[in-house]
Formats: sequence, structure tokens, C-alpha cells
Amino acid sequence: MVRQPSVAAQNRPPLTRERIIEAALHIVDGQGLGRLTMRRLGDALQVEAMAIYHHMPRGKEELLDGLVSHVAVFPARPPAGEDWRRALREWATAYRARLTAHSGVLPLVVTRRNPAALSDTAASLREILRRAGLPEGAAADGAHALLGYVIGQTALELRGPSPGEPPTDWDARFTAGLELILTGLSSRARRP
Amino acid sequence: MVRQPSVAAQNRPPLTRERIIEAALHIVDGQGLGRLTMRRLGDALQVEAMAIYHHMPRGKEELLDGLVSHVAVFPARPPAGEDWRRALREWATAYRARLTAHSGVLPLVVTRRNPAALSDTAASLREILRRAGLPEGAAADGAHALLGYVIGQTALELRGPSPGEPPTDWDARFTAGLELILTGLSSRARRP
DNA sequence: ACCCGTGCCTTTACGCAGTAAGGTGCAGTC
DNA sequence: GACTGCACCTTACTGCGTAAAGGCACGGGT
Repeated sequence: MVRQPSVAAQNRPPLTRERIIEAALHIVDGQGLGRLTMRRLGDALQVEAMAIYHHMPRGKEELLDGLVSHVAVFPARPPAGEDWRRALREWATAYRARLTAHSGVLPLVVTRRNPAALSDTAASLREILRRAGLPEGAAADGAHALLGYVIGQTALELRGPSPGEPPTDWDARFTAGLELILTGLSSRARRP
Repeated sequence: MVRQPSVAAQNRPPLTRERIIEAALHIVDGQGLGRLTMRRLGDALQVEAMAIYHHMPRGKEELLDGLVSHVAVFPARPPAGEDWRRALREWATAYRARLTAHSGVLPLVVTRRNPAALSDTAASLREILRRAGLPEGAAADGAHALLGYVIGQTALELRGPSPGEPPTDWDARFTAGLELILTGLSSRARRP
């Protein structure tokens, strides 16, 4: 009989960075960021907590950075035709959906100094605006305005409803605010 | 000799909610959110950590909520004349300045379910837009768009510079994005 | 056949966090 | 002068992140 390596003998796939991050995301989505601890994460992976450090030497810092990258890296796809507004609307809607799907990670996205995670996304937006006819600087500013708006508005939404106020249609509100920015961008584009 | 109460005998003003929050804010501003602990806060107030719980029964939760209220409540002043755009610009600039002055608290503003802290601010913006001639719903949407933008953009700024990219003039970028939204709002106001 | 790294995981232990529970001393009231 | 309540302290518990060291199976050189 062929002897399996000890890890496989415990009926458990070997640890990977990817598996660790997925398990962490599962905990955060299901129980909240506050319940993500190294020990619990170890339990979820059927491993002692310290085993994680072999794959992530920087420990929890590295884990949280990994979560941010996993959720926040989300570049926009360039428009098929001329309709750059449509492309931006689609990106914004999808990005908001992703952030709300992993709402526990949003504080990390906002907080952590992990610029690389957002710079890809910002670059894709900038490129779309540049091709729409905005000057270089205006395109970069517009890209960050969009990114800031989507993140900020989603954060406001996830803070929960103010008691004593009429319930809000956050979908409609998000779209309305987005159109404000798109209107402003249109007035600065080559083809307004 | 008149015997002073023990508290005064230690040359220390009595504990108050206000003094506690101010000391906490001082720690966060000076050393970062991560270094705000109940024990350190107690030291700063020359008091044992557990004394704080007498004034804040919900402990650290209540303390953090207090910090958010202290920083994030910042209603806009209505315009002196007709120039609502100017009033909004002034509010946005001042609010951003306040957030960057207490950058350690921003993660809490974004994260914590403390809706009351922002609803006053949002209401003041909504009122300005309503008087500028926007319909009720559009005014509320616009107010949240502004709030979301300012918070989101400021959060992006405080994440720090992406290495390998040209240094950003965040003041100019903030203003540029703000003008995008103001342009969009103007096209929907009674007096565009 | 033996040895010895190397990779992956476990064991143990330390310091610091938040806070529950109960104690202490003073001020004011009756 | 006993009683009551406020403000603060003492002690102790659980859980956290992680440094340090140990074990253990594999693979390859000799």
C-alpha cells in the first residue's frame, strides 16, 4: 500500500495562500470582521493557527491585505463602442455589488494602506475617460472621483438606516448620485 | 486644614464623558487608532482603566461611537445669499479638513453603525439643495452623493500614495471631483 | 543503508487586550 | 451616627496575535 504524505492522511488538502484567504473571506462574510481571528481561521482550515504563518510570514497584517486585494481589485472593462458612460455605469454597479457582497471587508478597503489594490482599478477608469476625450489630468481626477464616490456611498449605505427616517431606496440613490458625476464628466468630454 | 475629596487630593479634575472622549481623540491623533486602549486611556486621564466604565457602561464600543460623533457631526451652514454652490464648497472643504485632521477616526466614521452622527450633516445638505430648487427626492440623493464623495475621496487620499506614480495634488483633485458633482447638481436646480 | 537538510505543521508560552465582579472611601441626608 | 449612593480601584478571567522551538515525513546525496 502506498503511504500518503501525512497531510493527506488527515484527509485535508494542503494549505495555500489562496485557500487561507478564501476561508478568511468566508468567516468575514458569515460572522463579521470582528470574529476573524487566527485561531478561528485555523479551525476552519483544520490546522493550528500558527500554521498560517508559514504561508503568510507577516501574519494577520498580510492576511488582511490579501482580503483587500481579493475584494477591491476590480478594473472596469473598456466600452465596446463609443458609449463610455454605459461602461462606467456597469462598472460602478458591479463594483458596488461586490463591495456589498463582502461588506465586512469594506472597512479594510477604506483603511489599509494598500494602494496597489486600488491603483489598477483607478487606472482602468482613467483610461476610459482619457479615450472619451478628457485631458490627462481631468481623466485621473474623474477616475478618483468615481472611485471615491462608489466607495463612500456604499459605506454610507452599509452603515444601516437612520431610525426615524423613511426607508431609503439605496439602489435609486446610488444611481442618482452616479448620474450627477457622469453629467459633470460629460460636460468636460470631447463628445458631451 | 480642610480635607479635600480624594479625587481633588490627587490634583486631577473629575472624570467626564467629554474629558474621556477628548483624551481618546488626543491619543488617536497622536499615536493612531491601534494604540487607543482602555488602559492607555486610563493612564492619560490618571485613572485606572475600569473607572472609564462608570461613565461609559458599554465600554470601548461606546467610546468609539463617541469619537465618531465628536468628529463626524458637522452640518453645513446655509448660504448667506443665493450662492448655494459656494456654501457647499465651503462645507466640503471644511469637512475634508476636519476628517484629515483626525484621520485615525475616519475608519470608524466609515465603519460604525452610528447613523445619527451623519444624519444631521446630511439633513443640512439636503436643506440647502432643496432651497436651491431641487425636488425633495433629488435633494436627498444629492446630499448623500456629496457626503459619500467627500468621505470616500478623503479615505482614498489618506490611504497614502501609490508608489511608482507621480505625486498627486490631492487638494486640486478633491476640488475637481467636487465640481463634477456641483455641475451635475446645477443642471437639476431651478437656477442652473 | 544511512544521514541530513527542507518544508509543513504543532506545541508551548508570553504579553497585551477588554471587561465582569466585587471592594473601598468619601459626601450628603436623615 | 447609621445609611445610601457615587466615583473610582483591585483582582482576575478569557481571548487575542505571534515569537520560538520542536517534531515529522519526505527527497536526494553518498
